[in-house]
Amino acid sequence: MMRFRKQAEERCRKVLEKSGCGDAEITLETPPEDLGDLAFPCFSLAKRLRKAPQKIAEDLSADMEPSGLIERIEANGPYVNFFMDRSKLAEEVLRDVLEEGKGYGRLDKKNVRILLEHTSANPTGPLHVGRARNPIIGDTMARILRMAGYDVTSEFYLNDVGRQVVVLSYGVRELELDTEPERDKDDYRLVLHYQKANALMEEDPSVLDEINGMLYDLEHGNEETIRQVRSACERVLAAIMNTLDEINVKIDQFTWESKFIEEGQVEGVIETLKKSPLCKQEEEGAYALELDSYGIHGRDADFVFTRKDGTSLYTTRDLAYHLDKFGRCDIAINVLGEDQKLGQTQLAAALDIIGEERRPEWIFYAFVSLPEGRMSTRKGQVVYLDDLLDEAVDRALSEVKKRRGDISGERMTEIARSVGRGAVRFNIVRIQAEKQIVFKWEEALNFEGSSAPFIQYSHARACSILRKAEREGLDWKGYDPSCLSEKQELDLTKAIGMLPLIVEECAEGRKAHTMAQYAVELAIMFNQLYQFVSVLKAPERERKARLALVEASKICLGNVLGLLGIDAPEEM
RNA sequence: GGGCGUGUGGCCUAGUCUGGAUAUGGCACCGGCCUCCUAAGCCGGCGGUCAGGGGUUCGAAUCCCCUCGCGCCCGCCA
Repeated sequence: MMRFRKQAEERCRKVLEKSGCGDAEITLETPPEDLGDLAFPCFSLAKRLRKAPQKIAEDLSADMEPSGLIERIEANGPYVNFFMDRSKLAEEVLRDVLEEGKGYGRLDKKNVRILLEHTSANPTGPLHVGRARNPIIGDTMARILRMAGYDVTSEFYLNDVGRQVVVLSYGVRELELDTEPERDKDDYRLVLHYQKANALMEEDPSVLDEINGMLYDLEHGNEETIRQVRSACERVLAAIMNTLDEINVKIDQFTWESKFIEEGQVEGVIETLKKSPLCKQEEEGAYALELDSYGIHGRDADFVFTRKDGTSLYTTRDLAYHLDKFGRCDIAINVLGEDQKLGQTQLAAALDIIGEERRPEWIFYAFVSLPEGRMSTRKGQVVYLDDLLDEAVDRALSEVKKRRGDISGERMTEIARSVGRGAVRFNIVRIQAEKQIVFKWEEALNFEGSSAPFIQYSHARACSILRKAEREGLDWKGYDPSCLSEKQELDLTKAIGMLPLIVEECAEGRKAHTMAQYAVELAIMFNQLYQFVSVLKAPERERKARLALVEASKICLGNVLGLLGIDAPEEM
């Protein structure tokens, strides 16, 4: 597909040069069905050539010779339409896919290091569905970027410094639980300590004092406090990682926020910022930067970077973290909730003030809410990711039981886990990041149409055909791609051929949802083939070619599921 | 109040950056398809003032301006 596009561009370029428009921009688009595979619109040339676009299209197309992957070039109204040589395409696509296997879709190595920060949840309690958008988008992007040839490191930035974790640590040390945790897991257990400590802190000033004292100790290197806080955080983190593991989210590295205080980078940042002419000291003693000149206005313009006691604030430490990041990568990408936008704008301004030229990139996502409103642990208005996963796996298990009486209970459970967990991931990643999601159980547990099970099912069907073929001693060796001529065969081949282009598009646009979109398209194409074309019962030549196409479909579907972090079971 | 984002059939959603042919797909609903490779599937049908108004353009869901709805932010919290 990439080659086809390049060849079409070349044709246009050549002809345009002849007519004195060599510098014109060539944008090729996808025409409606049956009008071709790529189209060159001639509107923009109308003025320069002082001719009707229809006439231009005719003249240009008359001047182009089809060759390579281009079978036909036709003018249609104001467009020059390019038709692919479908059988040559089939030949190339099948050869590539069957040769490359799991590597199909992989782009050339770029030798560019990307540090992708995602998840970075506060280790104070269990992950809820709202927060789950971060690891899912982040992990999917990590997979896509790797496929696109980048060297990717995913990183979880852990807050073990702020007030929240001190409250957690205080609660764990001082308070006995009077209620049972919802699950026998440290994130559910410790969040109760955290909540109890929070409540106590509000009614008892001496507790608040003690917590403030711990916060001060923490920032000033008191080893015992640091140890206590870290240990509480680690327990919650381990439980969170347990949940993330359930949805195939892999984290390469953890960076603890306290590191930048201990090693002095935060102090360095503060000293540098204080020297800036934009720095001022507030009445109470805290330091701030006036960022009006950075396009930040009104109440947002003051970026306070120390407390009155001189201790650092979140964004100040984030600044030190970013300087550290830049030393370890070529591109830093942060996956963050949209509530972080202002802070990150201030961070970018502060980087400039420090004299750092580099900036991180951001993928911001909107929050997931419930039909009754914003998720809130306090109001009990939450859906925990663990509960959603359990529900999805249960639902999948009852579906498997309904249709598969022939396999062991163990195998059923295995399939149900893959299906249920995949459904959850897909349901969240399918939607554009900046769009808000209202979580609805019936949507999250939808196993039809645009869903993970739909895609997994296509993959399982392909596997099933290949399994039967093997059992009957049939294979695709010596297949002849030129006998693929049915519409379903050619459309599917084209869809498979798109994968490298989709990988590039998703990687460069930092868009994970486009991959989900593509997965659905691919599955639809395969299901149509399955419906209309018989493989095993076809005459030998057709059978071999179709088996090769089914094998390629299986590989492509499997690779796409892999990019989405969704299991690809061989049977369902 | 200010800033950022978002608004597409009853519901969810793609396309918006980079304007182009008949606006993508799903759910729900209606009607068909399992003696044949898994019906978590396939085929057909119904359903649209692309939030509203103005502008730019040969051409606007897409760009610009205004208005409205929704979300997020505007802590010496993280």
